[in-house]
Amino acid sequence: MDHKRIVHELTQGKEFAEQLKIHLKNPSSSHETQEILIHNILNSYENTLSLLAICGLTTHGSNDEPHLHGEKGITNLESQVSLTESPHSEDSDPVFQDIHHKDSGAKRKSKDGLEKWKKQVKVRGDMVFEEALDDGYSWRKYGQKDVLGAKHPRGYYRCTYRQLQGCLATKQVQRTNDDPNIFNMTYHGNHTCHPKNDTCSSLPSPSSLSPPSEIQHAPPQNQLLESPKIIQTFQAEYCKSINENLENPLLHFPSTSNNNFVFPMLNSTFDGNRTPSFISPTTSESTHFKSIVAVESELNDIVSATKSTSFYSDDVALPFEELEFGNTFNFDNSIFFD
DNA sequence: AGTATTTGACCATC
DNA sequence: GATGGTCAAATACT
Repeated sequence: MDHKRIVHELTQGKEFAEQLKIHLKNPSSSHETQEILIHNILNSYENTLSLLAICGLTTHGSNDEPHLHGEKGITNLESQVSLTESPHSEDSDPVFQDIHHKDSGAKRKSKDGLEKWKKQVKVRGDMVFEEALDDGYSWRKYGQKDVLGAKHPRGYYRCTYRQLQGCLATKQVQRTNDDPNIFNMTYHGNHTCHPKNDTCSSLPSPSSLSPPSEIQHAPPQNQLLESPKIIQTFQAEYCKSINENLENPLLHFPSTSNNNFVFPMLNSTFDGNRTPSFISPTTSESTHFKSIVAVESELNDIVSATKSTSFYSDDVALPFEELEFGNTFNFDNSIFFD
């Protein structure tokens, strides 16, 4: 029984409720802000119930696996990443199921046998650009190409450990035409790599933020169930931070010194046109810029069932909502470092 | 010097 | 032939 976590979840839920109360009184408050707060409140409930389920106090959830929603817990970035995962990859991931009300179709694979899915990422604010597109894995860019109908070139990335470990995971990053802060990420194949100096070897395999469901280590379907996704996610981030010897782990992973990770948030409504001037469409996707990150949302019906050679349509019109957050985002990561 | 990125060329598919 | 994806040499970065 982990009272600490439960109290933490309830406390966060209360804080979100209080924020929602304030927003409801504010006529200028956006609908999206209110929705995300509601979403976070519900997540707090869900997480609490999941924790209680672990203790056998409830039978929360449709399966026995506790699934922390962790949206707030991970950072808003990860939260929205979750929201952007494509539905078909959610089958084995209960976290995404109730978020998307996803279809219950079987996993789809491309003709080469590798799974493929998309998500949409929005970058904004005051955070390192990489953070927005960071999915917990180490990628190496191997190509860039102008794509027909796209204003911006498409970047091609493969797993850094492709040669060393034969990991075949790749991803494509495509800046959208409408909003240069929005990126369409297309993942192809799951990670099978085990990063060097994996200091988390004692932990369950680091799962990814990117492959939303069956993450990287085979057999994916089984391993996914080994630990709550949020914990897996943090393990992946934690390992990555250590492995990369990040100079400023605060940017990448919550500090362990005070167990509080303060995630700065925009004070004002995001201006979609506020693209940092030093971002060039032709520069590498790994170019840094100061921004806050929010990864947004929904990937619905990105599967093109009519194409036999590809499960996804490249021209996916996704509903996208602007999101706002509070001025600060406090994350207590102590639950992950007990 | 080792590693990562850039970019033109090449190849496969439609 | 057009297009998308990958290769690999050149270049940049640390």
